[in-house]
Amino acid sequence: MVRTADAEDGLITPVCSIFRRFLKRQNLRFTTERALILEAVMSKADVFEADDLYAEMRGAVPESRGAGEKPTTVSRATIYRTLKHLLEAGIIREVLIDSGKAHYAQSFGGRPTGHLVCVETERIVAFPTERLDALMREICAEHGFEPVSHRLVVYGVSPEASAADQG
Amino acid sequence: MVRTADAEDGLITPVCSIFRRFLKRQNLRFTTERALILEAVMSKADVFEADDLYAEMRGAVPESRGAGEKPTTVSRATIYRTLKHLLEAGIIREVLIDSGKAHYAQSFGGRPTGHLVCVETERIVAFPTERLDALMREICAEHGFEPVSHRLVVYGVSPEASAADQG
DNA sequence: CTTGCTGCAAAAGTTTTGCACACGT
DNA sequence: ACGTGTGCAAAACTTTTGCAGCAAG
Repeated sequence: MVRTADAEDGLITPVCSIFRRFLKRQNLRFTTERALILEAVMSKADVFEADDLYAEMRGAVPESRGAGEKPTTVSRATIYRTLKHLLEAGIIREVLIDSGKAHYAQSFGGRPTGHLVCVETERIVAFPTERLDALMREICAEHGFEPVSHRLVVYGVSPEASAADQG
Repeated sequence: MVRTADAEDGLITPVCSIFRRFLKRQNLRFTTERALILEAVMSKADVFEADDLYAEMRGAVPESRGAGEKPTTVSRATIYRTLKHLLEAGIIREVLIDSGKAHYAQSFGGRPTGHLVCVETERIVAFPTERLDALMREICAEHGFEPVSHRLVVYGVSPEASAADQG
């Protein structure tokens, strides 16, 4: 949709500066590993988990690294540590798909998002949840709470799965 | 609270028969341990986790067990195994509060329920979500999904916490 | 240079599983 | 009796942490 940006990196460059600013503000450093993780995160269209990033980075040298000689192997520890920062920076958010494992997704400009999960294929589709705002406020008001945020996961059967069930 | 056995148990007895029927249907057995776990589950007003049940059953002999000589110590393994059956039987449901640990709540007659979580005190309030049904269907329709269920967690600041912040 | 960062490996926390024995039905 | 269930302890998994060396600013 949006063209321009700084270069053809599209999404990556702006988010990258956001992260850099965030890190600087906290006296943290923008390291090679953090850059790689951010890149891997931005390459994920949908929901991902820590181990997806780990797998993605094993061996595969991302093109944007130009003359990539860096080993491109980031330890799990660093991934977990960086995910925390990305959460704090508001670049990603946690999506509660199931307990036992953390799931994350890019937070598109902080727009509230829900996720539609196919119970058969496990395909996940994100959708905006602004239309729930009034209801959220209503629910909070009924209990005297002040709304902060919400997480919505809708389970259903995707069209592909329905089709497969038929044939 | 709880009186004797079959009669005035209020909540427990009906759920108990539901569970027994469920087990029988699957050729599974209604054991002392499963009865104890069900009792512990029904005693929880709100959201609980596996370890809550374990803690609750250590030593405390539930009154309803009459002449309780049974050790009333149920292993964690059995708790986890039984929770699976209770889920399948529809007696409890998983509540996605955070990843890394499973949270459960009684499912009141299968009525869809959301949870309001105070981000400061961690108090959790359940609320019915029927009023979201139309919206859920709408969202599913937009993506060609067939709705199955949903999970909603709303985060907010409880009245107590707000009050504490003031004073 | 100073301070924070990384990788490794060990630890921690939750949930699962193999096995020998015990118990509902 | 038969087939399940249970407890124990070990295993499996995800995530966290201590530490020695490394690197960003």
